[in-house]
Amino acid sequence: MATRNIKEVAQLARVSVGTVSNVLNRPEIVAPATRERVFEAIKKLGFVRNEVARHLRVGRSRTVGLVVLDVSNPFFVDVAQGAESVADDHDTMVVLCNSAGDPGRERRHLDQLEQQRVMGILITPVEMESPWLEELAARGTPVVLVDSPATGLQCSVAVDDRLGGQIAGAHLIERGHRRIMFVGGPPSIRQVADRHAGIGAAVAAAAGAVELLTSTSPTLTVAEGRAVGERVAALPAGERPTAAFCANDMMALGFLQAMASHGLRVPEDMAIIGYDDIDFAAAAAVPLSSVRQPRELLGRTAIDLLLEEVAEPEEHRHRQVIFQPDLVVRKSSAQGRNP
Amino acid sequence: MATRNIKEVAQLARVSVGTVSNVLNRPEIVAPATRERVFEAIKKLGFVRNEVARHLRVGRSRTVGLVVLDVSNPFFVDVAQGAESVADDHDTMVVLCNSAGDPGRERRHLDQLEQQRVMGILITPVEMESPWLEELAARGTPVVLVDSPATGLQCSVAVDDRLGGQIAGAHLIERGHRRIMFVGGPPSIRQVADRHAGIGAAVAAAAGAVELLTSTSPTLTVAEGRAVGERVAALPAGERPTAAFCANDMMALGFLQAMASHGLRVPEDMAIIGYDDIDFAAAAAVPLSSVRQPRELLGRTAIDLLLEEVAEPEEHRHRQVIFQPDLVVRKSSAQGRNP
DNA sequence: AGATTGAGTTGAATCGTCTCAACCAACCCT
DNA sequence: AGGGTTGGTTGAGACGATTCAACTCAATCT
Repeated sequence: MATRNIKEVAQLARVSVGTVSNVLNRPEIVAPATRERVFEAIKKLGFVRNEVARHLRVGRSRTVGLVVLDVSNPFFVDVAQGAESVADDHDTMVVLCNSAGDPGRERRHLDQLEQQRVMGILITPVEMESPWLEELAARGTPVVLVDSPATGLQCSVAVDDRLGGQIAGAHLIERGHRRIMFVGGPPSIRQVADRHAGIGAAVAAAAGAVELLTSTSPTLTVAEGRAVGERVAALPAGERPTAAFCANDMMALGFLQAMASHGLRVPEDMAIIGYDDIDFAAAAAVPLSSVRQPRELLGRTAIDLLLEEVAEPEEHRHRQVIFQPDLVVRKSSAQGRNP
Repeated sequence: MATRNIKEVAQLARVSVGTVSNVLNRPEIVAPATRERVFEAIKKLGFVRNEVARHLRVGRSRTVGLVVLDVSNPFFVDVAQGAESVADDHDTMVVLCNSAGDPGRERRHLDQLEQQRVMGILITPVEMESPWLEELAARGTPVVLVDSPATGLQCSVAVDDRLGGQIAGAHLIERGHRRIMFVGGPPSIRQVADRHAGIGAAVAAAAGAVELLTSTSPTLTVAEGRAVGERVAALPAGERPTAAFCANDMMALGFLQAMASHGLRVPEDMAIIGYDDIDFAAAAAVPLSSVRQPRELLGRTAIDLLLEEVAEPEEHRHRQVIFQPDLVVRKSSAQGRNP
């Protein structure tokens, strides 16, 4: 490895290391002729500044970590892209880490990021209560919770999932459905619990006229949605719900697939609503109704908060930003139960 | 920021910094009692080792960069997951960067990664010829090309895209299609060019009996696929192709959507084959036939090659690994044109 | 002439960790 | 008793860039 350092550059350009450093960081204060000589030396040697050493000295990195629950869910990819677009403008790098819903993996990623002394961390935590995260913040790494509730100890951005559930439920009830299923994931995941509570509230508002079934799965994947769908499709028509509200679009897509493979029509035999409104929702077998979240905005806002905290640690006050979801109605729930 | 360093730990534990370092790196050589004292001090102070300083001294990072063409394409996410699973076993971190098909962004990411002195870089380059990449490698950062052709100067892993195109073409021809459209992207992208050449070869083998139309788009997105689909659907039935082979699944999904919204039946009026076989392909409006690539394997192999090069830079010989794609037939191409 | 100013440049100290030769104490062997 | 061995521990350099007080040398002012 032929990595050149600042000293070699200095030698070749016949200046001191201090001057080379100045050329790199404050070119305007060094005499044009000298500056030129240094640039030439840099070019001739193929010198690339060692960001590691720089960072050690300066004490502040230009990298932020983004730890998401599931990279294979396009929702999180969009959040990441939002964050990255802002980071780009502050020549900051976003490193994307995947906890895959596993607290162990999440913990390892956080360890790594803290050891790297990143500028800050954006995270969609696996678990609601996380003393580990608080210690991390206390030790001096700013943390912003993404799509997660406020703890008061950190900044956070989130979307009102309870409201999202409520909207979806109200929509289905209004369409005449009286037997609705919530196709959920582990209730330990806050998003799932809130969306469930939301539709529960909508059902309660119907004063007993509507029945709410609930299924819980270990993961929120397409495969899991399909599995639940298979079971539901196998039920006799009388016991089967007439509508399903899925905890996210991936599950909804799987669920939809199962309906199709059992010859059940959507929305006539089964209405379906998903959550997140990922790009694939509109491209599904039957275009999927879905509760839309402002995905990129979520990411952009999160990193804005982080950058603000880093820039002014003293006067920074932790804030909670909450966005509103809205329902996108497509064919999968277009038709009423009783027209 | 109350970041503790090794010296403070040493003081509290009443040992030298060397001993603390030993506890951290080779615990077995320090006396159990001392070790205990050091661990206690670490815990009490909330000490977290500064990986930046460590790296500066040791000169070798445990991070590899993975620069992909498009994070919003699940294909690349799967490649990344493959790479990460191997990296995990070597406690190495993968940082995922998105060039989004833009040479400028790609270049900036590469600069950043080199400055960070990453252990190596896995990349799906935007452009086929890239002197920049070669200089990078020459300066000492190992590079493995992913899903990209061999240059001889680096290791590479790829899938035979030409063969993939050929298989898809042969399948459609065998099903009786005589007017086929290649729904492609910019021909400057190697994958696109190869897949096009592949289906071209299949058509040529039919000795003039089959006509091949070609559309090119600036990007390979769902939206672009839909746009092309709209145009195609608007054609009079006589001029319209009876089958489409799309450069990737995202385009195929968009194309499929356009067919549906114009009341054209798939596969009766239009057969469709996609490429990559992402998970969403099977969940599409009409389950999508697709040329499958070993996505995770691609990522795993790439990082294996990189780790090998890093472990034994001397005896390492650059290698090109090529995998074979295969066709997954689903409903979107299930029916023959002339049964 | 001597003092003052300002633009450029220098080099030593610093960041936090690792490495390695040197050292120490205790034990064993003859 | 003296020499060798073993198991632990120490502390002084690196690593590569940044910073800043000190310095040089002309040009300008009094």
